[in-house]
Order: sequence, then C-alpha cells, then structure tokens
Amino acid sequence: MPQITLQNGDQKDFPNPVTTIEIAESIGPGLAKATIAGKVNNTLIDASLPIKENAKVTIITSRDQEGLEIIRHSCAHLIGHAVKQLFPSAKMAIGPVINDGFYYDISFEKGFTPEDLSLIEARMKELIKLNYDVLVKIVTKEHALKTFKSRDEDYKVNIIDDIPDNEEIKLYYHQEYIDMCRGPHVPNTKHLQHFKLTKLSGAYWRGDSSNKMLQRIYGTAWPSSKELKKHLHLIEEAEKRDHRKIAKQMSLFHTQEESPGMIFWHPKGLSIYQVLEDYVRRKLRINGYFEIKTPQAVDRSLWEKSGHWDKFQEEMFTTTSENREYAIKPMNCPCHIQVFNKGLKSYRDLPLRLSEFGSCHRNEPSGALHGLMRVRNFVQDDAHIFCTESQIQEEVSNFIDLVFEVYSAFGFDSILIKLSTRPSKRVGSEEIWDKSEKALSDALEAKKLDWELLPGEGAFYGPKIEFSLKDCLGRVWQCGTIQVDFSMPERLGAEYIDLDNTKKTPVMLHRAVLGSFERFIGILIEHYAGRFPAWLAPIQVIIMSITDRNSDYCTKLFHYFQGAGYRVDIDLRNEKIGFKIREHTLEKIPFLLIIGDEEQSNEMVSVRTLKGKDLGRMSLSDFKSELDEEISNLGRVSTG
RNA sequence: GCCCUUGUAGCUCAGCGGUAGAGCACUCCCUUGGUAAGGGAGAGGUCUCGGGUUCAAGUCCCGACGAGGGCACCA
Repeated sequence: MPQITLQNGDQKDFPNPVTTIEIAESIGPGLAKATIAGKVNNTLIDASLPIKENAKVTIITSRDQEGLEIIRHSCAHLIGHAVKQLFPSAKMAIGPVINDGFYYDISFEKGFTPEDLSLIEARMKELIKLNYDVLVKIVTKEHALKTFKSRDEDYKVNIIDDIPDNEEIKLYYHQEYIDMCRGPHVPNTKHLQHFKLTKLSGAYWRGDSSNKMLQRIYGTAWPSSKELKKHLHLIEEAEKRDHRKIAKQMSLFHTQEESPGMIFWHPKGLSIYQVLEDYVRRKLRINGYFEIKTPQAVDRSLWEKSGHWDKFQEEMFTTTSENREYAIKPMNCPCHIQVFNKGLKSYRDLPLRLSEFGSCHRNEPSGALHGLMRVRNFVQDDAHIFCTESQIQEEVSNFIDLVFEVYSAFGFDSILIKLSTRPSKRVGSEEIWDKSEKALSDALEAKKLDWELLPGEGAFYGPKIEFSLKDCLGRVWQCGTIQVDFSMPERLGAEYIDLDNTKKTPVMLHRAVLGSFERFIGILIEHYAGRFPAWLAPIQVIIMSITDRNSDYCTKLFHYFQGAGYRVDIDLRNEKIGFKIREHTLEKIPFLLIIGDEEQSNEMVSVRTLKGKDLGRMSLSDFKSELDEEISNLGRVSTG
C-alpha cells in the first residue's frame, strides 16, 4: 500500500504496487502519454515497473534532461532493432548516450555504407510508427547469458561475463529484438520520433586499439522536431565556420601533401599570427618574463636525460649529421633548463620566468591531424617559471590573472577551469604533492573561481590547472595550462643556491596561455566566423574608388594609412561600387572606405562597416579616431 | 596507426568505360557607374601518383600518398 509523494508535495495512496505510468494516469491522461520514466527517491526506473513502497516520485517526460537522455538511449536500442531486421548476422556491442545523441557499436562482416545508414534510419522510422511497447524484464545473469548465447550476441555475452553473479540484469524487449541495459527506457517507441542518424565510423571494442574495430552508427535525438532542426542547424552553422573552409576563402594558410600537418601561412594568416604574438609578447614582458630562443634540433642524449626519448621516441622527428642523432624538439622545457643552468643561480634570481615562442614538431598519428587544431608543427606561447615551492601559489595566481586578461581580449568571458591532481603513477614525495596541489587550489580559491577537480588526472611529474574557453557557439576549447613539475629540473640538473648556502632544485612551472598559435587561431577563425575585430583583421581598411578620377586621392589615402601603421588595401579597379563592396564584405574587412568626387573635393572619406552600417561622410581625422577606438577595444566589442 | 568516405581548372562542383564540362575567379574589350554581382570575348586540366583489367580508363580493380568523419593517441 504505497504512499507516493509527488514533486509538488501532493501525496497519493495506492492500494497496490503502482507504476509510474499509473501514477501519471491518476493525475491526467496528457501526463500519462508524456511519461517516459519515473524517478523514485532519486533513482530512475522504467515507467512500467511497480513501486512497492512509500516513495517520492517524479514523473520524467521529454522536458527533463533525464527524459531526453532516456529517449536517446532508447533510440540506440532502436538502431539495434532495425539493424538486426536488416542485417540479421550483425552483432550488437554497446549503444550508449553521448552529448546531443547516441551511438551503437556493431560488428558486421560487411562495412555499412551511407546508403545502409539511410536504410536503417528508414526502418527505425517504420518501427516508431508501430508505437510498440518496449517491455522490460528483470532476469538473472544465467538467464541473460542464455538469451544472448542463443542469439549469437558475442559482445553482449562478453559484457555479461563482467557483471557480478548476484546482480540483476534488465532485458528490454523491442518486439523480437532483445537488448540488455541498466535502463530505464521509454515505455513505447512513440517517444522516439525526432531523431536522425548522423554518421558512420569505426570504433575499437572497449576503446582499446589492440581490439577489433567495430562499426559505429551515430545519431541525434530531441524531444521535438523543432529542437532537432535547431540542432541540425547549429551543426550547419558550425560547418560554415569551419576554420579550414574560411581560411581557404580568406587565403589565410594552406597545407599540402608534401608537408602533412604543417602550415604554409599566407600573408593574411601570418598577419593574425603576428598580431597575437606581439600582443602576448607585450603581456609577458609586463609580467616579468624574459624571452629566449632555443635550437630546433637537439642531440638525442638530452631527450634521453629528460625522459622523453623513452616515452615519445616514436612521435619525435629525428635527423642525423656526422654520426650524431638529433631530435627536432617536440617541446621547449629541456632547452629552457639549459638556459637556466648557465651561470650559478641564487634564490634571489627566483622566480625566473623564461618564455619562448617555441616552434615544436611532433609526429602526430596521421589520423589525428585536423586543420590548425592538431598539427605536426606548432608554436607554443610557452614559458617556464623556475621558483621555490613557496612561490608556487603566487606565480599561479598571477598566471590566472594573465589568462583571464588575455582571453577577455578576444571576447571569451566564459572560462572553465579544471584542477588535475596526483595520478597513481607519479614521482615526488607525498609531501610535495600535498603542497603543490594545495598551492594550486588555494590560488583558485583566493580568486573565488569555480573549478572542477579531476582526481588522478595530473601529469606524472606534478598537478596542473587547465583553462578552457567557450566560443560563441558554446563549444569548449582547452587552451591554457599551468603545470607544476618536480621532476625535470632535477633530471636535468637545475640548481640554485638557497639562503642557507646549500644547493637546491627549483620547482618548474610549465605554462601556456594560448596553447599553440595554430590552434588558437583556428579557434578564433571559428569564433569570429572569419569576421575578425579590427585589431586582428588581416586588412583593417579597404579604400575603394568610385571612378578613375578618384584614383590619385585613393592612392594618397592608401599611403597615409599605410604610413601610419594600419593594415590597408586599395581597390581602384574599373568596377561598380556595389561590386567592390560585395567583394570586400566577403573578404570580411572591418572598414570599407568609399571614395568618390564628393569625398575627394572635401578631403573626406565615406565609411561603411563590415556589418553594412553606413557611418556616412567624415574627415580623415574623425575616421582615424573611429578606427583607433575600434582597434583599442580589441575583441571586447564587435565591429559596428 | 585503425575503420569508413574521398581526391576532375585557382575555387565550388558536374561527368562514372568511347577524343574533358559549368559557375565564380583570371586576361582583354566595352562600360566611369554612389553602398552586396554591368556587358562581351578569351585563356585555363598528364582528371593526386604508381600498377592492373579492357580494343578503349577521371570513369572498373589493386597499391601508395593526401584530405574528410570517427576511434585510438595527444609530453
């Protein structure tokens, strides 16, 4: 005789065990129809399972995040139902929920084609139309084993083998198809209408590259067709912003076969690069860093000493000369320690901050390469801070300020912070780990920042903080990092003389704000969709003539702006002004100057912004102030 | 690295066994036009590379390389 307390506090008594669906029916038929599952004392259960005891029950519909996840999970099962009908010999592995959707990993002797994907999707839609009830049955391990063995579902059997003997297992009956799952699942396929299969890919069984590769079918599902459309639209928008596509349109850079994963920067792309570099360089100088430059190719022995040879030999490019083997540097830190090691250091020299815009090469696996986001040659805005343990917190604190300041220059205001602590395999004493983890968390706490703790995710040599930013589409990119390192300074013999006249090993903080210029520029291209704010734009101003009569005045203006240090271009072609405006708008130039007889005779310019706003006719000096103000705003305000 | 897809003019793409196509861009000519495409003509390709099948191969098959989507990896 359960007494059910609803979310709004109402209590209802039922004579017998009652299901979530029945509870919903007692409230109203509309709710019953919408019911996807129940949440009983904070545990999700299938809507058709009986609740025997007094409980707090929340009715889950597609409007709840949990409900949506159940829909997605059930959509994965539906892939199974459809696939087994179409390809009976396919073996189903796992079908979980992911961000925005779901997938199912399947083993099948033949590769699925995109046509198969449409076929499967069509079959899923037919099955949904049947509005069949999904039945759940709680069984023993033996029963489940027997079920899946008789169906030749090797992967399911494999999964069951890992489940403890006494644990109950839920089987979900989708008509003739049976799947196994913790659940809950939708009570009826009518809830699954708004989905789409999106892509096909390979995926290793149990995520282990030494295992067999399965075929993965991805899909997305939503509570309504409106939301599905919105999601698909967002993906389209993201595709339009693809930095590789925009870079081609704007001629920012290219890559080619002869140098996979490495960038040929064009003038306009390099311009962005240089603005960034100059900006960061200035910030670092203000913050007490000394910039250095270290070699590209360094003898193998140094990498052996640093430990990198052992671990990353395969990923390093090497070259030989006169019987010596060199590695093209994959990182800067060992070289920075060499600079630190020159000359005897005193505790008075600490903290010593050495920065380098260091070009690094890593032979990333070919399948990992992706535009500017994952490359084999990149430049980090790298620096290493040599300091004492007691200086860690302040250095970290200052670094956090720097990260926030730099990110805000690009309009990134939403920054996610993660603190990763000691992993099981590590170097350094517990005491040192205690201290440095505390230094990092204290620095975060002192700034009253929200951060996420990732226990055990730190590097073997020390804990780290990672900074991720959210772009205008809400996508998260990890960029900045600061890592404490107790290991490498010692390995490479870094020392300083302490107050008590003894030699000590400094702590080293590895840190980067942007991460790599390549990746950061890739993020910026997508964030701005190529419409860079004036301070970053490869061309800030385009001067366009109305007729040939205005050529000389335009050229005069061009030299004026160029001489004043602006990035300016000129278009004197025999074309109509509308044509020129269109072209340079597509080039995403922030300021377009229209120069005709009127402007020429009054020594003025007519200004149109990238967004199509006509600022009208103004004097040269007025426009220059306008431009200067826009540039000094950096990326904090978008171009008018 | 692994699975699937893919590689045709500067760009976007069509052609899918029978002597290589379109639009845009480019060059030249006409047009000198005030806020997102004026008109005409012309030039432009060992169809990624290497093998094979065929009387005949961008077109079918195999391999290499690159690219795209994932997986795995990411000091």
